[in-house]
Amino acid sequence: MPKNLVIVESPAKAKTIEKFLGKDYIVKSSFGHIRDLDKGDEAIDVKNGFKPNYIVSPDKTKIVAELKKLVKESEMVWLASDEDREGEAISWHLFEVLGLKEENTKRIVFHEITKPAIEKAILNPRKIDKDLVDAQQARRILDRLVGFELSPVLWRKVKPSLSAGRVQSVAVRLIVEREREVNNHNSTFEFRITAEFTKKGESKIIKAELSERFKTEKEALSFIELANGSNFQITNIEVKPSQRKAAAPFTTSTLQQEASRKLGYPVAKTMLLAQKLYEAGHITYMRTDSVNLSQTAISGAEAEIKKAYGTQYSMPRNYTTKSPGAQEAHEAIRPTYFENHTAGEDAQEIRLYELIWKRSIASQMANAELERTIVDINVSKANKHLKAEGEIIKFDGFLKVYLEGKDDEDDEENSTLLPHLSNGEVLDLGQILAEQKFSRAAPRYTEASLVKKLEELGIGRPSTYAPTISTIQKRGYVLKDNREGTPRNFQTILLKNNTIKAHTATENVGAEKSKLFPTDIGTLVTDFLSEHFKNIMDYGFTAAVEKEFDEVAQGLKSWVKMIEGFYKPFHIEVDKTMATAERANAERVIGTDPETGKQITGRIGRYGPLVQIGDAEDENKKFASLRAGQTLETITIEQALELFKLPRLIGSYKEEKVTAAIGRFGPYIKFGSVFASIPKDKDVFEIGIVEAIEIIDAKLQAEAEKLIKSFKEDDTLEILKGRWGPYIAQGKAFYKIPKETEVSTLTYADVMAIIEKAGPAPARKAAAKNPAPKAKAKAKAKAKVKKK
DNA sequence: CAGTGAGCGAGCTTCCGCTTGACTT
Repeated sequence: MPKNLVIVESPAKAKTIEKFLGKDYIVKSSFGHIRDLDKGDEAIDVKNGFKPNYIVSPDKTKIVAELKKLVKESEMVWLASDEDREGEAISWHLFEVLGLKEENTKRIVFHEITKPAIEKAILNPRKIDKDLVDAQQARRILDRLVGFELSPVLWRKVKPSLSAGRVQSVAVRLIVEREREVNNHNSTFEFRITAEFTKKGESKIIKAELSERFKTEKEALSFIELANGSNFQITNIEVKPSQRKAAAPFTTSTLQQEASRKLGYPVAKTMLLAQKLYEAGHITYMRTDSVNLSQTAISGAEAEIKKAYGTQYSMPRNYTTKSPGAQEAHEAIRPTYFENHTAGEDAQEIRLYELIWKRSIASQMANAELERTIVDINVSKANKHLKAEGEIIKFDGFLKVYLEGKDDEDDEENSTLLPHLSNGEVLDLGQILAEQKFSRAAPRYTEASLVKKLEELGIGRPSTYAPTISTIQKRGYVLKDNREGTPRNFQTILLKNNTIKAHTATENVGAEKSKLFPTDIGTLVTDFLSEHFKNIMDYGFTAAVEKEFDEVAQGLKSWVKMIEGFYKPFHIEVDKTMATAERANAERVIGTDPETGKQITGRIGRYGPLVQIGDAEDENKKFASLRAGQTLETITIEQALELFKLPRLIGSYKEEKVTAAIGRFGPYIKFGSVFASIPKDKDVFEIGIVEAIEIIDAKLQAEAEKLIKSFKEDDTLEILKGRWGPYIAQGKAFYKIPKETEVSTLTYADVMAIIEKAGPAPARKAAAKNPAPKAKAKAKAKAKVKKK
């Protein structure tokens, strides 16, 4: 039995390190944190110095038992969790839970998984840094207090099951405020002048632009009129050398952004694929905030670049991390072996690997050398000059493999090559175009651009970016959605062949793809929290508490004092809000019903946003739900009135009425007792009887095909066809059928055997029967008494 | 599973960060 037990956080890391250390060491993983605050409200004894009650997480009991056994058999335990706040706390919890002794416990750290780094770490052990652990406890406790005191306020004042937290609430706020910016944006316009020239006797087009923009069509026209009949002489040529530098290697955040821009992956997808590449040993750890590369990596990249591209392309260097709150426990994300230009199991993994490979290699490549040429072309009669810009690449450097993407798509690259031109030369005019250009609102966030913003604010960590984005969508605060856009006219004036023509053209405005939109509930919760808990919702709140955590980590402040300082005023606000705040339902008067003269209001009801004709006392008041994409803040009286036209009678089929309406799951058609969803490409207000019948027939057919088999022994038991193939349904419980089973020949006994083997029905919502609800209720009642 | 638009009584919901599987109607 090896004498040394090393504990790291990740099993993949454990495997690698074990190879480096040899037979005297056994390396195991803790799978992250093994202990956390207990579940309920009593996990923190607020009255007693915020004493935390930690329990071993249920899914970690097996790991802990195994580690305990190994500890007994070892002479020395090496705690090798990450060198950051969370990692230090993991080591401390291990120390406590495993009952370790100081004399045979060593704490070691390394920032990169390389043999020299591990060996060096083993030679330089230290003790657990309790100050750093305390900073983590403060972080953990503050987050729990904020989350578990704010959420119940929302349950009471807004809606049950909602949630609030230091990270998620601010993430939602960003999206809500951006949406308001977009909706309040007043589009202004200018006229932009572009021109096309040719050199005498040549056909290559030289593009030029006037740096000045005109406010009105009249001004644009008068310029064009002056241009007509002007000559176009080059009055200045400026040649400037310039350089471009490669971007730093990937962190979690930049990987998510780039994979979103270049490959179109949502952040969760990127992380899943990266995890697979990591587990297969192709890349280094994918949750990191550091752009640092190990010496091994830098020399590996150098060798590969020299071999593949030549010595002149190599430029070894390291980058420094700029993001606030970075803890730099790991390396940047990079390939483990630079000589592997490709890796991965499937097309998606391969594309992500290639992106990581290119970015990492490029970061160690030479700068690109460019030459930028700016040519002034005088418009003789207007006394203004147009500028033509050209860029040539003298030496491509890192651009040979990689160029970072941009969030702003219409940031046009006019880095074209110019023909040889000389000062004083007169050019031939092809055309001059004046175009009306409208200003654009700030862009809505994508998942990845939200991550970028959160990172800039120092909010959230590499391991939580993807889960945070999923949480705010799951809670119904935010919706990832597309918008079709609407047509808008714009004016153009074209000068060509000495004639001037004005023309009205059309462009599509406001189309969006996979952008984050706030829902009404997201907006309402943000407004409510901003009103009552201004400091928590402040974009600088995390940065401010992080500063205090740092003081705790440096031993300058006790964590209890720090938490006390935060909690006292916070808790007073919570109590005050509970006692005095009005119930929030985002009520807004939209207008009056032209038919009855009654008021039409919008608000959030039990089942979501709705519009209502008549007030609460009105006996004939009517309700209608908002449709997907509509919000209480922006709905107009016309749109609201439209909603009351449902349910709508379409016609009849087989002597039954066919109606269309919008339900909880969107627009549907009802035929007798049959409900069928209306597909997205059809409009619930427009759909006709022919299309409706098609949908009904399809639904009836699907229903008929759904039942594969039933059993006379048990009429609640059926084999049904579902989205993922056949499955067994017994009442409300569902069971998977093992693959390769010939379903049609299954007998009652076979089915019962499958159910038996599957064990008790998987715990669905209905199965939330608590074995001892009374005991729990009593405990709660007791706690309430105590508080009073 | 769908048409509603409450809330006294009863119990539940919820946070952020570290890690992987298990599992999906």
